[in-house]
Amino acid sequence: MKPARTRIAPSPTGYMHVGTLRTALFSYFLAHQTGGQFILRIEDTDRTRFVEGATESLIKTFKDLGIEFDEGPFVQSERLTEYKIHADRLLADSNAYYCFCSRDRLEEMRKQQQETKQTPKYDRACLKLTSDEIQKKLDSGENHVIRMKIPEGETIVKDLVRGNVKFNHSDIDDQVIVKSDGYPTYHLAVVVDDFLMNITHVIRGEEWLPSTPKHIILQKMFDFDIPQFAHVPLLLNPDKTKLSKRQGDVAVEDYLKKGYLPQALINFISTLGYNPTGDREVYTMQELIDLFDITKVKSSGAVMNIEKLDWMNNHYIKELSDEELFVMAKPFLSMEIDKTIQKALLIERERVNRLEELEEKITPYLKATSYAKESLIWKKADALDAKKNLEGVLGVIENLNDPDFDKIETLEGEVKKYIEREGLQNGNVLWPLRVALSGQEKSASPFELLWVFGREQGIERIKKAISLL
RNA sequence: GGUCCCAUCGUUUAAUGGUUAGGACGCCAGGUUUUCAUCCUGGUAAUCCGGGUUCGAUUCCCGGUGGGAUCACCA
Repeated sequence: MKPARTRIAPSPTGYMHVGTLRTALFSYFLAHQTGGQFILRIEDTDRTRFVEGATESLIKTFKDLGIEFDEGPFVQSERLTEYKIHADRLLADSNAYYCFCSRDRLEEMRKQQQETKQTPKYDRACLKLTSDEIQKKLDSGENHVIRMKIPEGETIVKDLVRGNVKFNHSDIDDQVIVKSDGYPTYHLAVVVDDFLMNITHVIRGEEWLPSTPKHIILQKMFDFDIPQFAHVPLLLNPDKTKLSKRQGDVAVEDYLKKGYLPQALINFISTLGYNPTGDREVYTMQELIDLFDITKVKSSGAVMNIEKLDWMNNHYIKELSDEELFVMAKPFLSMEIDKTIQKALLIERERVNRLEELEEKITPYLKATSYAKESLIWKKADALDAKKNLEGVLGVIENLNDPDFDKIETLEGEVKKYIEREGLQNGNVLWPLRVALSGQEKSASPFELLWVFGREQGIERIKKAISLL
């Protein structure tokens, strides 16, 4: 396969939409699979929506996700001359024309068209202007835009995920390509840039499908090569409407902030509406790249199933190496990660779906929290029994040496040996022991807790429980 | 309203002109376990509707219905 040059071209809104991540991922997979390049382009031609620092935060998020781009960022607002040259060429070839219509007139026209149930479309009033009239208006500095002149005919969009889609030019509006502030609209900028940057594959959200014929018409006017298009389906809310902030997080940064791991996010987001093999859920980045096939992307929208993301994130948290876990967990913890906390993390990783849950899980390990004495008592026993068993097991633990605390199995073995020797029930001993150590009704096993605390603190907590009884 | 896109369990996906329509998440039940989580086993649940083509349609075609996108000097 020929090397593909792909791009991700977000508008700088201050955060990365998960849909943006998905098209970025698909583009990245394709570029890497074919030995091509993945390019970042910032589409900031709408100055009214400019957000300070947005580009930097976008780049940081890509970095946090471990996604590198080969070129860029290219910034459209810094490339205005390119667009002007190309707009002038269109004008010279009569493929575009000046329009001096006021916004009021356009709005009024649109309103009328809607009332008569017509498709809102520019009526080409300014196309009737003579060149003298146009020059006069330009000389007097009248506000104007440039519109592309849609020729007659039809355009077939060859889409990698949807097949051929036909559009009749009579349904297409004479799109504004240069705004009155001199900035190009998306339609001109994207066509010019994709050409200048030798983009071979345009992968974007399906909301762009209706404007793709405009882009193809422009490419033909310029005699540019037409890239391959792939319009991927939208990500949806649980109620199947277009994913929106109102119904959950749409920003990748929000997911990162909650402690979803980059690899989980990448795996989950890229296999929404797409599955490389059909019989697996978990893929490494390398597998996603090697197996990628854009034509396998489904053409229907996909609902974000957060529960599945949670499951997948839990899977990846458990897969982290010890060191990776400590590093990843650090931003989510308010305390220093000392040896005890490290051990606690290794135990509690099993019980969290997101790293942000760690702090709460770890808290009981820090200091002996207060608890009701009743919670020490197993449902099948009484206070006396609990006290007796705690004293017994305390004896066992006091007889152990520090090295015995290195392995959970050793601790479990010793305690279980004691239970068997005394002819006791697991529950009678282990329940009080566990609560004595954790202070909680639900927690990790007493052996794990003993391992985390070590000899001294373990004994201390057990003694405290005994005194409570 | 015009144009366009889409339609398999609740969700996400797989498969095929002939299958008991498969997997995953969730949910339910059982097992392991002192508890929680994990883990293991089992279960629940789907081809939108109507025609056509065909020996046979979930699959191909047409229509309907439903959902979605778009119709800006936003991207």
